[in-house]
Amino acid sequence: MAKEITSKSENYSQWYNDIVKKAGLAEHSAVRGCMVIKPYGFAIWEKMQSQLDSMFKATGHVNAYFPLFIPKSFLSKEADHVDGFATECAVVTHYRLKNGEEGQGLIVDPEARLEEELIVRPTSETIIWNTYRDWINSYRDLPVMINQWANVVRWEMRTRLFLRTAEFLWQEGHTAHATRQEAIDEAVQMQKVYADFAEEYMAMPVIKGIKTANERFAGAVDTYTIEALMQDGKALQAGTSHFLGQNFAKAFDVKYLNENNEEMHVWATSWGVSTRLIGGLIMTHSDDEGLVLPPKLAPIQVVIVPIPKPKEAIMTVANDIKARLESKGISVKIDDDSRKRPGFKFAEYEMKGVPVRLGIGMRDLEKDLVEVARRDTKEKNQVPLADIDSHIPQLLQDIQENLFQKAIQFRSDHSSKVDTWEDFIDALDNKGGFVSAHWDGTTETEIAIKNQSKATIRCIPQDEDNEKGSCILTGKPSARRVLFARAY
RNA sequence: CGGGGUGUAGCGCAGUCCGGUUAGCGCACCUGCUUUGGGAGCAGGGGGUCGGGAGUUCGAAUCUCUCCACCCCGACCA
Repeated sequence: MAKEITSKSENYSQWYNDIVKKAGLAEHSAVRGCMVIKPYGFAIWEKMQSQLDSMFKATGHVNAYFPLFIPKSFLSKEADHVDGFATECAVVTHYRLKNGEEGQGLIVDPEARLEEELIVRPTSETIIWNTYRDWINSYRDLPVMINQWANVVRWEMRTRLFLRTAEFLWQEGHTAHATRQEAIDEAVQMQKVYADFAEEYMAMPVIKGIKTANERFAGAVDTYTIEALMQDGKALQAGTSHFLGQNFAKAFDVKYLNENNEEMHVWATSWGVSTRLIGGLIMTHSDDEGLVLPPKLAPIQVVIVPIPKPKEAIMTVANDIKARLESKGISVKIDDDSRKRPGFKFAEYEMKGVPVRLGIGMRDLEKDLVEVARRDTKEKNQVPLADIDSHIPQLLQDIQENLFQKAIQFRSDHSSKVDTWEDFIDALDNKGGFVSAHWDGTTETEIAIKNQSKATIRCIPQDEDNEKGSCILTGKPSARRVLFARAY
């Protein structure tokens, strides 16, 4: 009725937008390309943040904060880096407004022009490495293992809620190391942290791989990625971890003295995930009834709906269940709004993706039963009141696992291995998903394939064998298969 | 930046082609009564610079010009 959403099959991107809006996650703001993240959407982000943050700390990182603004000259110090970001930067040129002539209203005061323009950070490598120069003198100062939670701005031509917004929230880790190997190990470690988070918490299976030269981060030597598959068959880059070599150390002159009193450039990494993960979460699990959330990231894990409406006998039981579940670390909401009818609430919490719903009515209570409904499969069961304590934690685990298994199944149903151009196009058009194929290793061929198929090389998988073959486009020798997909 | 579309109440829309009373409908909101195990019913009520500006006209949501914003599809990107 009031909250129907477009079906996935009818119009996938409309379905996606409907979910974001109707589940109360976010909405477009008055500013082009920028969104308002609403409380329920932000609650999901907070759960992601707190989990990731503890994983970062467990791997030896600490948090800090660097400025929003970057002097223009900083950005241009690393050549590849400028090329990558120059075309999408917001630039601050003035620091004051004033009242204009009659009828003009507020205008930018032309006398308040900045000596040097400031860039609103699209990423913070430059300002951070400029700072690290002063922090690092000796091998004893290394490694530096810092993360920051921040907002960044990239002036994208076309934006989509969570997936690509002009301003977005993320974390960016920036580490400095004495040796090349230590930095590589760090980059790989953080890629693993991201993969573990995606799979264990988001229930979103990912493939770990390395980006081709063409797809790698501007300024990186190697970009390690995790790639996920969405329900429309398109791939989503869910997180990246970069081995930066000595590029930024050289650009910003960051050197240390080693044990032998020799001056060396520092080795670097950077790594980040963003609010885009929320978009990935939505597109991995949700259905035509609305959002589906994995229990580990659901702001509300269990909702209790008194049926048909709150009354003392029901509320006593509901409060008791709530207290018992909360003591096990489960978040519970009792919807005691007596103005809304149960059917309305059922639909509402399905839209919001609450994993488990408990319905308690007098009819059930007479038999000491509670109705337990799970969001992922829509199953409903009568469970004895006395068993709730043990049943719910197990059920939440089952849901978490079921979502992950379903996503894995979907990915394997939508993955292909092909050896000819015809099969390649056929797989992309009819099956979507990841297509494993041979490629001759050149950027020219990669771009040609992209132009002809709209598919990009998502990654060179790290955990696959080195089967030799010939390129699907050029027929030239190929050292190994790579993973193609159409992507977000 | 190219193509398509939309701007009318908090939200979703009709009305615009072919100008004409007081601009309408659904949801939401307020009041009351009846309801209440899958999105309640009835009655009453409040809420509008019709995206902005200029023009044509006795008269403009409607026609003309112009500007703006947003959405969708592409190219670019996390």
